[in-house]
Amino acid sequence: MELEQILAKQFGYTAFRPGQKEVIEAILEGKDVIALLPTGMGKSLCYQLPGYILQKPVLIVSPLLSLMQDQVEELKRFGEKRVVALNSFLTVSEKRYVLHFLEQFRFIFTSPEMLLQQQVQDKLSQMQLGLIVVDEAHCISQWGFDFRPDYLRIGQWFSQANRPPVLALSATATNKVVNDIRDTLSLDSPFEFLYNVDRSNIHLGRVVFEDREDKVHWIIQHIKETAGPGILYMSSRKRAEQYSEVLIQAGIRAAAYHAGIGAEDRQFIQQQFIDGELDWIVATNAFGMGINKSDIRQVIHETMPANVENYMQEIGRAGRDGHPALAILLYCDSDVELAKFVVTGDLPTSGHVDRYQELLNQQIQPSQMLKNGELSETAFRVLDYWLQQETMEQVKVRLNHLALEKYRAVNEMEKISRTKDCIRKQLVGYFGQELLKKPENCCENCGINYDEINKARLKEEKKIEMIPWKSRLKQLLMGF
DNA sequence: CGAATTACACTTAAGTGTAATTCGGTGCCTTAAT
Repeated sequence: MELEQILAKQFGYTAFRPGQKEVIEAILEGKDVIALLPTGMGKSLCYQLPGYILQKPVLIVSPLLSLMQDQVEELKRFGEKRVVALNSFLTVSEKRYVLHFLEQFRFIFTSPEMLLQQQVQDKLSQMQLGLIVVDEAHCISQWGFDFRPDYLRIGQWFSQANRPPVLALSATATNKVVNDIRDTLSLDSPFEFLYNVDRSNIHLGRVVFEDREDKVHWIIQHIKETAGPGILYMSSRKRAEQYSEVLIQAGIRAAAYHAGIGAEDRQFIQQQFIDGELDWIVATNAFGMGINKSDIRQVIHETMPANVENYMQEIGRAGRDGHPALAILLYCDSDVELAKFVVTGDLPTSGHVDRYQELLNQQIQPSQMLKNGELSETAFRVLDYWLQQETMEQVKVRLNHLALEKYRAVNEMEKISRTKDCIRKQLVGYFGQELLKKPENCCENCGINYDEINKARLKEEKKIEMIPWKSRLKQLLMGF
């Protein structure tokens, strides 16, 4: 059967989107593939469709439990029953059952941590997989080195002989990220598909402040006068809470979102935002991955993100529907030092390496450091990982290098934040691409007619307000 | 690391100067004790 026929029969689409066919063909030829496609451009089809051609299971490594759940549900909506999320949501007996019948599933979603468990490894070693997918593969680069070391360990598992082709999917396309993916997963001269990173319908605004506190008034004023839905990114949980409170006081339908909020509430807030019952999410960088909402009109950064990759991912959540959207970066000089601290604050230090060794010499479990509160759990896991790979001296150099690398990334973001040149050109350039055409209302430095954009967006907002029949129906039923 | 806030010491008692304290992101998984 032709690929197009399967596309129509299984998924009900009439044509491929850019990149999908090339990527799928390469997979079917048995090649490793790195596909960098913008979010919302049908990345998941790149492994879903091969799942119906390859006669063996497809294993998808995913960074978030919520993402796995979403994708399982999506496949079920397409009528697929042989799909499972192998993760900590399963009870012990469910997990035993799933593992026992693992080869029966067509799509198996799992986390790096779960994938590396001995029982899972044992089972997989007896199976023949058709394809391994690493979804949101930039997590290898973004999280592997200093946050979730199991993202690096999966590479060691991949390096074994007799593995099926690997498909790495991401929307973040710097050379460093691509190199980290290729090296860590030991990909064999992969086929690389890179999509244009520029998003011409997102206007890149910037406002410079002398003092961080001056931003408060600007934000309240701006959000009152312009249309959502929008995301306001903050640099800390506490400030996210404070700002959401202030916006609510000002009559805005807003909610805070960060990792300190329980999973259930987070799910609820996210759903309310998607359903249009909330206009603004005031969030840390915990918010966004896997969010499927096409009509986000604004993304505001109260503080500069810690690197350009994050900035790009975060603003990229706006305007997926192709209509005009606004990204505004609020910058002040003190943001730079704050970002530097935040991104290196939880890294282990050479002092911790010495202490680890000292405890070992005294025949004490190094994990004692956790109980004393000398080190966070994350930092300990990272330290433990590297000491398994390298000597003490190498680890010290490594940690030092990691911190410098993070500082460098902050400086790159600072450079783009402060540039007097075209912001879009700088941004696209950072991803190793050239800006072919400047859109109208390109960026702060090229000139943005805010009034025009806001008027257009407010008009659109009014149009939309006629539509939500669900809430109107609810009102009618409740008798108003 | 650094800024902002609070605590405290000092001395013709209410303000000044300095020291101490506090705060800062991202997620898997597990398991013991409620």
